[in-house]
Amino acid sequence: MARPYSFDPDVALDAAMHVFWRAGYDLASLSDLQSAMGIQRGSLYQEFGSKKKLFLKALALYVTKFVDPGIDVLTRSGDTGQDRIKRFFDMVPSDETRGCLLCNSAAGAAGTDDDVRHAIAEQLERLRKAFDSALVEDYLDQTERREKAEGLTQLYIGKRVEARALL
Amino acid sequence: MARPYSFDPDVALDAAMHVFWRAGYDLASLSDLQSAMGIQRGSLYQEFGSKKKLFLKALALYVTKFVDPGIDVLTRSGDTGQDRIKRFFDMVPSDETRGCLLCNSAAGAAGTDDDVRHAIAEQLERLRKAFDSALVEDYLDQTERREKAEGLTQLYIGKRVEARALL
DNA sequence: TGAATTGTTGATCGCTTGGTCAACATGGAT
DNA sequence: ATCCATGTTGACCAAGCGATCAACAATTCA
Repeated sequence: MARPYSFDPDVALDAAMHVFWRAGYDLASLSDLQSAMGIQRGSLYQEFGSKKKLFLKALALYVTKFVDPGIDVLTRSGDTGQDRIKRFFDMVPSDETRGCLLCNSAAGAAGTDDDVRHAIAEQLERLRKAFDSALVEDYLDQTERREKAEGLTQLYIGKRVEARALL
Repeated sequence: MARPYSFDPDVALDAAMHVFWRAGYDLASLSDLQSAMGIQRGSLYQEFGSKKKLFLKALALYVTKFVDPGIDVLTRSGDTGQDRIKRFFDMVPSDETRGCLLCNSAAGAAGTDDDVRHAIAEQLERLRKAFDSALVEDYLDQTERREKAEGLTQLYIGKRVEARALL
């Protein structure tokens, strides 16, 4: 019993995700967010609590939509590890000037806020493990495999960050 | 004829560089900057013009102090290209949680401002060419060499950005 | 239909931001 | 010693920020 929502929180969160993606956490103002989400400020705060909480939820949505598919490719069975790695990097868009929300946030406000930094570190660790699982055929030495997986994770980050400056 | 400076602009700029490095452009407030630089706001604006101009000068100082040495190593004659590349990556600090000011700025608000983005793109291009020059012995195919140099540049960026989130 | 509950609205809050300015301080030149 | 040019100071400004709140609207249940 009560008044029903007049907006879809999932749709609004998706809109917020794109604002954060384009502008970054700091430059994404509440005014930008509320106009993109199509809701008033009070509704935004009632539904999402604060700008930081909204960002963390937007980041989680980004992971679901854009990181998980890559991890799925890396961990998919049936192909060789090298094929999966190649397929992963083929998925990286070559013309996305916004880069990657996860990588952007690592370089940005992430360094300041512990909650955000931990969320990012957790996802980068997931990606590293996915690369690792695609290397089991090649490297018997666990340490060497881990280093190779770290390097591939770093290569991914670098590709997405560089795209923001060069394109 | 006139009153002499009471502060050393080079010292003040160095202090500003470290503030931008730690906090990023947006989170580095004028109050943070003026207290770190040890000068009042009016002096800061008389000497540097604006926050953005101050940032661009701080970025140029960062390049001089921390990017050029790496480029020197990559382009130094006498060693093999592989040795120079190895030496370059050995120079990357493993415990610098601030990452690299250049890379941070690429991922951050710098992506928004054209002046900043061009300055960053210019330096990343310098780095790529330095890698390229260290690969002349290995790859006769120019296209392949360029791609390898791009990959090494991206790997560098990724290492520095990742360090901000993980450490 | 009326009461209770919950979503929505937009004005408003205190605060910080980047930037400016007139008054003042400090030197060299005459 | 005086003048003048320039550096320094800190109060001040408008604008924008994230966040809050009381009034209002919409829906369900009794």
